[in-house]
Amino acid sequence: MSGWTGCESTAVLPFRPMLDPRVLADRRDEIASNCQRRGVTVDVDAAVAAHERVTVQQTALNDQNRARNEHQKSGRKQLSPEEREAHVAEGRRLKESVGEIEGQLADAQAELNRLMAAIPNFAHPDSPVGGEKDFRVLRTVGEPRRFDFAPLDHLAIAERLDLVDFESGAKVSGPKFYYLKNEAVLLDMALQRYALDIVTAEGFTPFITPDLARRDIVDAMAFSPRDAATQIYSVADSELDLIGTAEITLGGLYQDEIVDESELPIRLAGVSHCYRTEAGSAGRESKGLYRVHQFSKVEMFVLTRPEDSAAMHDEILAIEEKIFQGLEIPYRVIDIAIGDLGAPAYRKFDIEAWMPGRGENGDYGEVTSASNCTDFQARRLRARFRRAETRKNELLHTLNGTAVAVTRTLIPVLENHQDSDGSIAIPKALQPYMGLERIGPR
RNA sequence: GGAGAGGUGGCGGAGUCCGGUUGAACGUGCCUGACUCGAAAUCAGGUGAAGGCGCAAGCCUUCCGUGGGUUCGAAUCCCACCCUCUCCGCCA
Repeated sequence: MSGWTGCESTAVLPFRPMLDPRVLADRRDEIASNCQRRGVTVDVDAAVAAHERVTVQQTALNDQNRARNEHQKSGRKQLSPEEREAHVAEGRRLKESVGEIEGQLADAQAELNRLMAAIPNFAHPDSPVGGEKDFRVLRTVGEPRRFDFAPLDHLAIAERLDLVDFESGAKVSGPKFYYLKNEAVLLDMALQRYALDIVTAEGFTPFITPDLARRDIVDAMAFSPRDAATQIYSVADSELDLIGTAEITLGGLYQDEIVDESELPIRLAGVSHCYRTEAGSAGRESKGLYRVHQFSKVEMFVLTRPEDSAAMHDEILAIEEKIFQGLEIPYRVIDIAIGDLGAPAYRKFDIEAWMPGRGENGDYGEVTSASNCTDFQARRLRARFRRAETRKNELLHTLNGTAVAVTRTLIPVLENHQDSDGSIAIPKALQPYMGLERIGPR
């Protein structure tokens, strides 16, 4: 069903760098050390050199075009046959010369494009240095519950209450697919409605977005590298990908748009299905609902002025915490280390919920993620705003955060609220959406 | 899926048959100034984006759905593609 669709055309790509090429030379050392700390190998000097070549060719092309325009203007008046002939010959010469420079410019741009595509965003100075295990715990909220019986993990709970069918998921669609059944269906929808009501109250405009998006939009959002380790399913014989998150389709809304400063910040909430190949994660927490190929999610996406994005990042995180507090689930907030940031993220905070069935004696597991991507995605999207004071257009900052990722959230809900008789107490905040106070026992 | 119409600046809308002083008439919206105690109305001027050079003022280039082609020169001619709208059919 997935598979590449032969889109590796060699035509000149749209020039959409992730960083402003004009800062390449100025911040050369900073970029190089940032790449190094992120564990990305990039030839910054080659990129600087390529940018210089682009500039030189661009200037040459401008000059040549001007000469050509002047020549054309002079050809508008009446000319004798001999004059006309000479004029046409000179025009031909100029035309050839322009074509030659255009070719060189295209080559230089392709080279610059190629080199810049590998350069990730800058990182926040406070982000911990290191990799996946080097996160910093910002705070821990709520006490993990002490059970007076042996708690089950969500797999056992789901089986006992007949809530999830993994075997049929594997039979019909493959490993890491699943069917939700019975009250799990209600729980899925209740979680979405619950999260949606909270974010709507916080000023987010709700959307149900397409689940597929054009490849160029997916690339602009830089959701994952488009290589062998891609997280993205592509639809054969089309230019479409299945989205990994509504962040992609919500961001795409603003491609090539210039919004008025007075409209900012723009808060969007997208409900969508999310599809992930989970390439390279075989055997990693592969049991149950933690890592699956498809799930439903309510995602927050915000566009701000550059000076407002840091505060907005905190705001998004606070909403995520509010959602988990309402679900009565203990959690901790972590500041992701630089080496574990995706290419577009400048800084990332995750909420890890307490999952009693995880590991030997329970453990925290990621349930949400909030990223400030600064102008990285906006530059590729060409998403800008007009600043009232200067009347100039500037790149927006984009942020995204999980309101609720259903399957990941189902785990702590089931595991934390189980009782000794095998039933599940529905958190008060969720009851109005469920129409139930309890699942089971049975 | 069949038939037709069309894609031009913030918006509306000329120009395309007969290629050249058209970055683009005209209207409208918006900004500035004049008038006014203010406002409206009226008058005058201004008002797109991207990129290059420059300390700056500024100068220059590119862009009329997208990509090619013809030509000394294309919004205007040719080819392909994309999208939108209307009608018919089909369908959750």
